[in-house]
Amino acid sequence: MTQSFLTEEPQREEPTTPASPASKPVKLGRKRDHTRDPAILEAALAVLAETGYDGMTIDMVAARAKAGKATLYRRWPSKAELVLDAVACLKKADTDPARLPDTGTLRGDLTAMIKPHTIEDGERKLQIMAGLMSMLNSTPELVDTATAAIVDPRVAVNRIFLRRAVDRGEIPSDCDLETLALVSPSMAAFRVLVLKKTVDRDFLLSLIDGVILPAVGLGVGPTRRLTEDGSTDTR
Amino acid sequence: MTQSFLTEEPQREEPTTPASPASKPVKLGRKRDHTRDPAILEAALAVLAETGYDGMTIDMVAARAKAGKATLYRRWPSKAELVLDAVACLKKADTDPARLPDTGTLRGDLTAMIKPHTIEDGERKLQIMAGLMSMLNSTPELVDTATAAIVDPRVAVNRIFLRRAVDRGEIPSDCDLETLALVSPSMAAFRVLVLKKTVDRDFLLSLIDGVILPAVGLGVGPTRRLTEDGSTDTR
DNA sequence: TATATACGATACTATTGAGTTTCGGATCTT
DNA sequence: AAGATCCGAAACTCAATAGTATCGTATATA
Repeated sequence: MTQSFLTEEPQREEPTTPASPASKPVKLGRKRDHTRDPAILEAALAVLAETGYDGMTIDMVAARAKAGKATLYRRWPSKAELVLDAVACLKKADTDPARLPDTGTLRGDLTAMIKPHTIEDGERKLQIMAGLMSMLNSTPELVDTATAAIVDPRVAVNRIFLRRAVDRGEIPSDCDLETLALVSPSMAAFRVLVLKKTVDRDFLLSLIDGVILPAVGLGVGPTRRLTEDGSTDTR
Repeated sequence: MTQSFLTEEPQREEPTTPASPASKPVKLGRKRDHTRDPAILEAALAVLAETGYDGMTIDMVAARAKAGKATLYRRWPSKAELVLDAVACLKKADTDPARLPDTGTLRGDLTAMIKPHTIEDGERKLQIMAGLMSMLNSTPELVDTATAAIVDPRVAVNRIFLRRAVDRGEIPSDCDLETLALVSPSMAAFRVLVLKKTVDRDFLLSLIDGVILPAVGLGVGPTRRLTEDGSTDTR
């Protein structure tokens, strides 16, 4: 089970034709309304982000989705599977190189990703990740699922920007691109998950100008430098 | 309540002198055996690291410490307070500059910290941190406690090494030392908490040689890019 | 229209675990 | 010695919740 819309058995090929001589278990009665799946999964993610996996109850999710508890259990066999499916169905950030910013400089590309919407989306996903933490040990496959949905896309974007910079000769080709692409996702996650601070523009700029760009040999331009002791927070 | 040994009311100043005319509540009977506190806190940390806060039960801790459940509740009012105290009493890594390696180079200092014992200790603390994750939202003060016990010492060590390198002129003084000191603690934590991978020597070296040193203008190893690149550099 | 199934709501069952109490025995003060 | 308090062990209370079952209603097939 990976995608919620595929949790049911594959559609009967011709549900309208009854003319089957042999064993053809045609479904009778009201059909399951799969148009509600996204709302339920969305509710699960919201509760997950707010209360964490252990604090989350099925009743909370059902109430938030305005659905009955039994409906949830008709579609997912357990709380764990529901959460797993919700994470798997999380819409990934766009990593299509064609739709990514391409400003001609590494710094331009990296800072172009600092947009309110992007920051909000990232924060929300990290809150979801925080809610998943207690589940990661008991559900090993969740590590891959969550990584694929939340971490990998961010890393992929950074990798693209770095590779472009190498290709255009802006930075040397012997940089450790893989490790560098992990820097900001790791440090942003750490900041949200452990430090419980927000990931704001200043923090992201301090990563770009204080770590990434210097590490590829691009000293920071005329401006920049974060005031001692980190950026604004608010926890 | 911060240190386990201080959880009890401050010692009666003269418990042996009964000659008090007014209200002097002298304690009678068997004394609480505080020599067992460390074993109990140690058991709590072990269970915490293994099962996480939600999976951890008081009975597990009592059993592991070979103590009675009631004994634990005589000393700590709740599961949460026990855990909080256990984390607060975690022995911090040594950050005394006098006992830190001082090899004369930044890379020497940083790699000198890569020792089996140091790695093991760090891994254990990160497992404890992982176990605390689900508690961080409901217990805000735990953020500071855990940060002080687990994160801050590591950051402090890196800060010392970086500052030394500045002082000896090895690296420029306008580096963002605060952000750089956070890199390896953040990325190691992320690797353990989210990726569920181990923090091994290779990973730590890739942080040092792929991120930290390049970011302060020290290409890795004896040879490195900037020299043959023509222009002096640009750092 | 008759039948089968999904729906939301709600009651129910069974388990788990935090925190309390009780007990026989040990250790302290006086 | 006597009384108070600690100890580990184990029984107990009580609230929360995952998962199931039931109900009246809505919607599908035949």
